[in-house]
Amino acid sequence: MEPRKRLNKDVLASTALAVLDGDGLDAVTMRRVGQELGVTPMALYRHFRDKEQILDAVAELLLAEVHLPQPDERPWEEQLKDLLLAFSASLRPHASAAGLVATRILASEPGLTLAERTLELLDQAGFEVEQAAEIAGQALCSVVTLVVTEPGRDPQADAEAREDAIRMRKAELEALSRKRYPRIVAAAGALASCASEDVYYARGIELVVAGISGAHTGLERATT
Amino acid sequence: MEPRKRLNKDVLASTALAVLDGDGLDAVTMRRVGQELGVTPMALYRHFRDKEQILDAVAELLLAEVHLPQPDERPWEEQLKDLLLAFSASLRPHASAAGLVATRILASEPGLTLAERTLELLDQAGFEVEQAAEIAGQALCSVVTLVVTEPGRDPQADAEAREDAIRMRKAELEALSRKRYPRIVAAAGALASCASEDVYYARGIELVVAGISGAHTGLERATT
DNA sequence: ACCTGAACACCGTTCAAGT
DNA sequence: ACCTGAACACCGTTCAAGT
Repeated sequence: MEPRKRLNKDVLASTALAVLDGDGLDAVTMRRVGQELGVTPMALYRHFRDKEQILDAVAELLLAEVHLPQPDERPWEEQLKDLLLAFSASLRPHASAAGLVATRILASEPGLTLAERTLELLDQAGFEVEQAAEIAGQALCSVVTLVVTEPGRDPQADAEAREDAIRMRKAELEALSRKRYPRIVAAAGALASCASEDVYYARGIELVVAGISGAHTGLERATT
Repeated sequence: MEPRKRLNKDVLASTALAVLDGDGLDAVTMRRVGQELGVTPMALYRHFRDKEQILDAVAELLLAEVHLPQPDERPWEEQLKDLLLAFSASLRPHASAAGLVATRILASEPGLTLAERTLELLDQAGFEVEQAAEIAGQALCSVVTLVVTEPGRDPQADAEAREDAIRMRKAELEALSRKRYPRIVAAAGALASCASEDVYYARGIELVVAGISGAHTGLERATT
């Protein structure tokens, strides 16, 4: 509905991201994005070959928002934890868009920079390139997955509707057969939402780094 | 195009899965699924409230295909590794559909059974329910992510087209600035495809279980 | 009970045309 | 160079109707 902005890739991508945040992925249509800018849908084709390219640009936007921590002298585990935390911090406000990133990290400059920095830390740790590549991909994608599957997440709902949905979800799980699903019933609360989102991400990333640390220990055992 | 099958949920879901495997998620439309069964699109609405429910049923189908290993006396780490491997084995032939599962594990009987079994192993390991719930979710979703982001994966391409795409992808990464992305250039091969898919999944799952093992060690230190 | 046909309000994208 | 309008071949879904 904005009247006179000169169109360019960044404005279009930000507009698409705003629609995504507000109304979800299905709401992102050429017509809707054009409308938000007070422009015909066809105007978008001057800047993007097709809709896929707009989603690519949205993913790039998220990756560009990652505030990469400066390298320092702490152990690589600590630095990697901070890197993954910074990545999660950029994705968390855009849960509906986060999934776009998983398959697009190597497709833009900021994503490549993020991946390069991750590989650098794994290289410092002593991993050889092939294994470092696999681990870096898995670690970064794990962060995306944490955001996309955050329990109780409901990106389009306001706080009240979200709480209702969580309560209902929890009640459904508690109503399951205690015989067949004793542990799911017992864990219903934790499965329906997380007590603290910050703790959820901290523990999730801790787990990823601990896994890499474990592979690293195996590696030292193998080479010494 | 099949002429006379009595419609039911399973037939519809299998048909949708076949379309997904063959032509990807975008090809799964009410019209296409109906057409594959020689039936009007509207016939599907007798069995599913909307398209979302069909995708739910496809996810359930994949989860039902998981061949859960029998509990035995080996350490929980080994049993968990086998469980996650079995899960990945069911998802791998359906890469285009795998992503549907991530947010739907707790939404069907076979998914609940998979989650319950995972929680059982984590309980054996000594985790308390809340942490077990978080870890189980993350571990199962990590397997989905491994499938969805498998390097070089291109579900709609035949073997030849796939190799071409990988070669091209690798060349693109190698053409990047060696100054700015030295490690990405060095790892181009591993980033564009995996040398062995079996090794990729084995190592990926190893990493997940090693992380859980690490959290477990911390836990023992805390309680003893 | 189960399926159909016509219709509605949408999509992405092409193409020729405007300024 | 940048945007528009009309058109095409699709969508999901509703509703009244058929058997």
